[in-house]
Amino acid sequence: MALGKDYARQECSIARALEIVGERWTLLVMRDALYGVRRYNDFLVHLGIPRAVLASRLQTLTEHGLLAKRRYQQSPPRDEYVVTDRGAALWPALRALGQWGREHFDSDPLRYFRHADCGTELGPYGECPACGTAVPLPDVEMVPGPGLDPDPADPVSRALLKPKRLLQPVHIETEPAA
Amino acid sequence: MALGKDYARQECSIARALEIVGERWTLLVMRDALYGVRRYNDFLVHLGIPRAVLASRLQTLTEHGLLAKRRYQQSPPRDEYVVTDRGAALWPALRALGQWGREHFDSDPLRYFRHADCGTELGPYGECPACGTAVPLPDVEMVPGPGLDPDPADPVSRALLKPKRLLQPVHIETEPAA
DNA sequence: ACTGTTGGTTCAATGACCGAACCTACAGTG
DNA sequence: CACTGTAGGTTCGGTCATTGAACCAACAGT
Repeated sequence: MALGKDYARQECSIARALEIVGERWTLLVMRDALYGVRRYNDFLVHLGIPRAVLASRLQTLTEHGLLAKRRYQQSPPRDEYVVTDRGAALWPALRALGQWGREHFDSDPLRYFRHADCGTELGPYGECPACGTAVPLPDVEMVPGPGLDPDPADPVSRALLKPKRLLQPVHIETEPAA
Repeated sequence: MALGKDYARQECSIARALEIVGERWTLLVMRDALYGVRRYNDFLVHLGIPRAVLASRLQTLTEHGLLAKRRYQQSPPRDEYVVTDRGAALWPALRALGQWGREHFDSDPLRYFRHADCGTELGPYGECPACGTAVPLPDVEMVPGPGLDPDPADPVSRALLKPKRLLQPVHIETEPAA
């Protein structure tokens, strides 16, 4: 791996975590998975990642138990990748990273995250300021912000323009011929 | 860069963040900097990173404003790298990542983080459960946990065995001849 | 028979990473 | 002065991950 998996000698949980998710693309794959992307092809068009790299990342994420492969149709055999509890536990880290990137490098917010039950925007730690509790992932609603391209090219990005809950599978509309 | 800096087309603050800190070693350099490591040589021996890579990472981190180069002695000219506010703002993300790595892949905790004012161990978001507030970095005390090697080879790891506050420069003891 | 979809594998070229060696500027010692 | 040591790099050849394009396989639909 380009990142090199092994941070030998590092006695540190951060290094341990980076050995799993520190390679190029890996965290973006997990982000997409948390957003509800599940299929090889959807990851592919949304990320613009080389096919071989995607296949490799999905495999190692599955091996380490962040994703699980699940057959969603028998013939032809097709599998989708769903987020496990371990994978979902990565959300606070991803959120914190996104928060940092947005505060320091983006002018306009790209996405908002709200507590679906009460509509309140999540606080800095991903908690609900109104309810005062941690919000479970399926109750986090993601809504597009002003910085987002309103008419993206790929269908996955278009599907993600609609407000939706995390982990809820994205629904790709089949192209209308007209 | 091996990780490749550019996640082109990605409309996402996470991708933006990863363009800055997503390359191999970069987050570990920032972790060390937050722990109080400031000098080229200390990063070098503590991380076991190739010299050229370290020089490159320090430069780009400085360019992006996460670290600042500061002359600490005039002759011979020597610079150290200190964490800026922008760099310090990365702490929640690093902490969340470490938390995840520890919960899912480490048996014994390697380090504890406490609120120095009251001694309470930090909560899952890095807040102080007792005081109910966010803890500023200089008030976070880092103490070694049971999983840590009690007699590491390099002097920086040895210096980090003592409880210390974040951002507080590590003090490297000069080798006693005997 | 032909075309399209999904989920990959294979391959050559590129480029990042690695480790070792080298370099510069200075301080201290004899 | 010559010699040694320290701090902070740069240079270089070899290796390994990433990239993008091409190819493959299984099946569905027409």
